[in-house]
Amino acid sequence: MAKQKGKFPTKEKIMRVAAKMFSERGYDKVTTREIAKVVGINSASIYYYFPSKEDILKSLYRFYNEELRKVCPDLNELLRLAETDLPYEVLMKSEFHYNDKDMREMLDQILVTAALRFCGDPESERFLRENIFDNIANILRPLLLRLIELKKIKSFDVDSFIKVMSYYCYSAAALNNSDFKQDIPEYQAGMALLFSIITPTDN
Amino acid sequence: MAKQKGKFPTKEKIMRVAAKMFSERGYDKVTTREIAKVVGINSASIYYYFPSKEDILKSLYRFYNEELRKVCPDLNELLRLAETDLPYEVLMKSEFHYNDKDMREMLDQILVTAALRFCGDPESERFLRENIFDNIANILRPLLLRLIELKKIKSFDVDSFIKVMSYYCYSAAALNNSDFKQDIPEYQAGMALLFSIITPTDN
DNA sequence: GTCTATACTTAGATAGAC
DNA sequence: GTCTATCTAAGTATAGAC
Repeated sequence: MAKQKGKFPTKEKIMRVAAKMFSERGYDKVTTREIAKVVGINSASIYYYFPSKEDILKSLYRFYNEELRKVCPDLNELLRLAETDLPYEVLMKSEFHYNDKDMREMLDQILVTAALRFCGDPESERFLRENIFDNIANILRPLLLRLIELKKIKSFDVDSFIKVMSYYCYSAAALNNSDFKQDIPEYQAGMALLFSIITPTDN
Repeated sequence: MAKQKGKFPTKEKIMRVAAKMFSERGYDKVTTREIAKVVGINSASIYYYFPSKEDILKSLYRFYNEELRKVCPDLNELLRLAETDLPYEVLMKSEFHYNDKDMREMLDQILVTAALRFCGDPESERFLRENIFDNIANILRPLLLRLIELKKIKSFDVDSFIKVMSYYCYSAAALNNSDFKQDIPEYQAGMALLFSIITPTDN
């Protein structure tokens, strides 16, 4: 606790700075020297906290997983609500909600980092699959199938829907720091269009 | 013409091998030495044909643009067809069609390469914007707006549709060589679902 | 816990012979 | 047009002082 400038202990500072820089320019193009410079320490000091650069990335992925678990909606609860509530209301509740804006920003950066890196890096590929593709499918798929079963919504190609939805979320993450940067209202409009595919039955 | 083994002159061989390797592992992770090895020449020989590694990539982008121009559908023709033909038939004709399978494969690889690289590389970003995002928007947007104007299809959020469609195409390219690899029927099912958002009017 | 100094490796690129 | 040999720069990582 001796020499901490700013809010965070050095290890956490390194992780925060790395997440930001990785998401902006990609893991490969960020050097350990640069991270150290922004943190305000010597580049060698990074290796006191992390055995390797790769390990900074892995730590970020672990951190993301731990935080995400805290805000993941409960599928069984959603399936219960499907019986009584309006379809759209249940679907709204199937999304992930973060309270802390600062935390959300960092988690988004980690997601972007993985999206920029997935090719050829099994670790990043696994991370992305678990945190975008599987997460969406594991919640949305049973929920939509149940809503169809209950005849609350009309039957449609659920698997293609999940795929298109996942790809949309993935792109939004991957393109977030590029020329194609989108603000949230535009993103929401695309989501709304996709959800308009789901049509309630008339009863 | 002296020492050519195989079908292609050395310069074209280099481009073909580079396109394949770049699309599989990303531009940065492929070395000029590896390209040379696969082509069957010494790594220094690459620099007889290209002033730099970066220039191989630029040449691939130029090549893609030239080839794409040849198969780009004519917007005015499509707008004329919109007056008389069924909406779906016109929309089907708005897609790009390649005859040569070999060529299509190479062009896809170039697109994937750009999708893997866009972050932080203005050249790749511009290429992607021109060849996925703008191409889709420039054809599909006026066509859809015209079909709505003609009351052949119901009005809907065309811009969000273009965005979701573009993102879907982009993801399909970017994820093509990963664990998320999809075969064409799955991709087409997603496209069909998206096009189902467009509903013809009843008259 | 942070520093200075430096080792090690990889990859893009060049010079010049053949 | 292709080769051998080599230069140079950059980036990860380590040793050891303070």
